[in-house]
Amino acid sequence: MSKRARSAPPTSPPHKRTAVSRTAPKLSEASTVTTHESVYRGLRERILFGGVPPGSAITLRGIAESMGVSPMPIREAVRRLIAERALKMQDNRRVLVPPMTEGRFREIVFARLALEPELASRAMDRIGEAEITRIASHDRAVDRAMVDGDVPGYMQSNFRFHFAIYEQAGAETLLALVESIWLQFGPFMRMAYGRIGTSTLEDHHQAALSALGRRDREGLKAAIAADISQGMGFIGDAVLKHAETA
Amino acid sequence: MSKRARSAPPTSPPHKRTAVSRTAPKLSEASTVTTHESVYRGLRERILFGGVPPGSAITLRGIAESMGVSPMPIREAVRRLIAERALKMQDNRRVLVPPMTEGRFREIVFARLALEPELASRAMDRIGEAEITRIASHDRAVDRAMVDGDVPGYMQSNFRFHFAIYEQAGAETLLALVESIWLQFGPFMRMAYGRIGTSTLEDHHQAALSALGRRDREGLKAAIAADISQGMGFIGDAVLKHAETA
DNA sequence: ACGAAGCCATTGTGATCACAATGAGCGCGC
DNA sequence: GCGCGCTCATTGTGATCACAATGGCTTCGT
Repeated sequence: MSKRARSAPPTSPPHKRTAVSRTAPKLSEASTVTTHESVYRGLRERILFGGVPPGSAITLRGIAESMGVSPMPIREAVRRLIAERALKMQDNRRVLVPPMTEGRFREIVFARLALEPELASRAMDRIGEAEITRIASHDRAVDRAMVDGDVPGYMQSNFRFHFAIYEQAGAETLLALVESIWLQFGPFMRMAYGRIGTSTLEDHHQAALSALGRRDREGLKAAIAADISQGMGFIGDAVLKHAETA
Repeated sequence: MSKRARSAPPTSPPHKRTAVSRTAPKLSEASTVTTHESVYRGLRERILFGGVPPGSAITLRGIAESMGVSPMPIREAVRRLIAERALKMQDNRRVLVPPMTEGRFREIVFARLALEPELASRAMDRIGEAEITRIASHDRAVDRAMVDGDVPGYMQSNFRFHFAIYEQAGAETLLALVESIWLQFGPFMRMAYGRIGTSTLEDHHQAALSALGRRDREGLKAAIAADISQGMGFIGDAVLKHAETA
């Protein structure tokens, strides 16, 4: 008997064990899909690919209801995204996608330039031809989305292109830092492309791929750096110069 | 009237509202001490200053009991530390301080060298004489702990010295990246000093302070970089070369 | 005596409830 | 008619319970 006299809940099963969580026994091999992890991944992609505009607020119960789970796993997923600076909790206890400022944007550009060329350089030492081919296909997807004006598709393919390279570096710690950075400018990036469109975009992906193919380390690092500088310069000009950040 | 017939819990107050949390109305100015935040800060300091050795495991209920709260706020604090890579959850669902590997250590050194000199450089543009004096006092505390062989005290003062500088940069995003990095090598650093002691240590704090005072940007960046290279080299040699990482 | 199988304590996960605080909506008073 | 105050819905926070899974320990069988 527990310390609390419980009055035997007459109707309604108290716990439902939640549809999706413990059902799959062992489908493929590594399915550790705790509910909060799948929630995390869903929110993360929405943020990363521009699904949520900067400044927009989210509520635990709101997401919980829209996903059909209790607020509990949402809490943990949101807490994690806050720790990764993808979300921000203000003093009101309101959770929102943090608005961008010019200073923060410059910090992000610096960090990208400091870390991503190194990641690419390390990837070059371990990458195989098969991977390069796969990365080239990501680049073609980028081009396709660009001419179609498909902004979410462009952002997704662009992310895949970069991280397909970076993941080859086998540098989990640096990769985590860079992922956190991308999470922070994702919503802002979407905002810029939403205003300007993708038609005027150009990138340095081809130069990076070709340098990767001929194992030209300095060329690769320069191409990545140029891609960052040019892309981020474009985004910064598009948004920061013309209007407020919210 | 809520939607659920509530049976008026007869005895024993079901919730205690936890001692410390909502009591302080507005002591100083910014007291947003949710329980999980104070738990987070406590754990964070323990990790940062070498209170927990690499590889040691922690349990939610264990910490909860030792802190006199329910496992709930612990869960959020731990989740946050996991997101910051200070803790790691392995597939067993066991939470532990991640062990160091040589590769990860090299990533950390690279990231520190890439980010911290920049932070110091930015700090130089905004720092005042009063702050420099305060930072110099941190350095004296470092020296004191060093001759006393007080390893936790050394680590704490060393942290304070570096971050007192970095905080002046007004670069929250970069600062957060660097904090995450320090959280990752804190336990490992402690391990090295525990083996070797602090008596043979030397740092480049004086050079950094003097460069800061005469606004010598390149000298400051070089001093910070030298401090990192030398200190981390020492730590790496002390541990990685002589024994396994656990 | 050694091995394996089963039992049980412990751990993280999720749901539900209770509560304080923020904030918006409404009504009353001047 | 306009402004101020109150009320209540909504939000995040914390506690407690229920549950599945991992792991260690005991115990039975050979």
